[in-house]
Amino acid sequence: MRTLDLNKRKAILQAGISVFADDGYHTAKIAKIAELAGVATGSIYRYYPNKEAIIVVILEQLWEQLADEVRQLIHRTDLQPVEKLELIIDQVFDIFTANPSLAIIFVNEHHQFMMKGAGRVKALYDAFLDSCEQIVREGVARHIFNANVDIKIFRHYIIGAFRHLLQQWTMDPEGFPLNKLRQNLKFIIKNGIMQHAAAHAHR
Amino acid sequence: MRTLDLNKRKAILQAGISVFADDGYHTAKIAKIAELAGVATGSIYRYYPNKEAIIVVILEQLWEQLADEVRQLIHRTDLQPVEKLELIIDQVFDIFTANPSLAIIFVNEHHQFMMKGAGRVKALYDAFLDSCEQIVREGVARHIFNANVDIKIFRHYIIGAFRHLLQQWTMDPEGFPLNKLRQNLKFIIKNGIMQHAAAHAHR
DNA sequence: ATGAATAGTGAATCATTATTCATTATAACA
DNA sequence: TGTTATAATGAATAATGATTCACTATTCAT
Repeated sequence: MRTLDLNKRKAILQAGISVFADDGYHTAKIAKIAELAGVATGSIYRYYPNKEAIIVVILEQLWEQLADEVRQLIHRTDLQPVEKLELIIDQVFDIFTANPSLAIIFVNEHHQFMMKGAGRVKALYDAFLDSCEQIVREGVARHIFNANVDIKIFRHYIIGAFRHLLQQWTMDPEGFPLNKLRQNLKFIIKNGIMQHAAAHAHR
Repeated sequence: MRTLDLNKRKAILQAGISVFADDGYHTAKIAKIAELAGVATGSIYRYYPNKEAIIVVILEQLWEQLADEVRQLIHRTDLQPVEKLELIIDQVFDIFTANPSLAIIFVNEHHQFMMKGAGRVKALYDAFLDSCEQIVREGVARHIFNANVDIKIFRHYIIGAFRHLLQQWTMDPEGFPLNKLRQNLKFIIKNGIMQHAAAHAHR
């Protein structure tokens, strides 16, 4: 009895990441993914039930990994909330720096599949955000973060800003070097949420 | 000699906004837009050369209007940069509050058509952003805004955060009431960019 | 070494929809 | 009021591309 080739499954996924990033989910062709993966068109369907399943697995893996990493940060007592926040930013930047195609897919396709409730995409994404939120909550409780900001709004604010900056980066990597983005993001976030004298002056 | 009916052209555009927002550009059907506009499928093509042209006009109108409004703000001397920034936020929120479908289209579709250089979408969008940037620049020059933040990055940061918050609102209008969003956005932006003592302490 | 059992194939199928076009209806003008 | 140019129509077309499936190749247990 033959068995399905795990490497081939991975090759298809990798090809999917590349093609979806280059062409966008809707215009991406299964035939192209198959070619890039070095398999026949029909073989794709041995490993994934359909086109959507491929991108869903891609997104699930992304958020699963990030959610895990952040979860490990939460309970560390050797780090301040600010440091934890910075580490999260670093981890996210690291993943996308290592795999720019993944960044493009996140920016362009993630939302629609989360919306339609495909697979565990939303659940894993929420787990990631919830963990981040918990860290912010800790900072507020300890009077390190400004309590005037609605946490639910703040978490989306950060993600949105991050997603858009990433989008700019994918469009113009020279003009928006990831490292500069990373530093600026940290700076803006901190000075937007840190407790400081002036914050009170401006209602 | 008969002439093309301007109202019909507008009805098609309005139907387009509604259908593109509900179904997304790719899955939106011309037949559905026609039905909603109260014309025959083929009639669409009397007014627009193809499907893409419809959404392009939608996006062009949006940015043209906003760019105009912001341009008028720039040179007003009776307003502080902070006030100008707040007015821009108000104007944008006003447009999207009045037309939620437009907000959804901006959030989900704008990027891809800007990317492919469709029509004047990118030019008008850039004009809008450039005007915003000019106001920020004024604030920095007058030492009201923090100079540590890269303006190019900041402008995308704001737009991204805004876009994402809007996305949350379209998904859950109760949980993210636009007015709360508006106030929080103003607060976070100001305390992230305003010149204040604590900002220097954090590198 | 043999033969199930399943992997792998890619051409053919099938469904989907944007667009066209032959035809009819109507508004504007003489 | 008749003529005509063009608007309006919607069924037919044409293109596209995901998915299927009849067939071949390969693996592995015996």
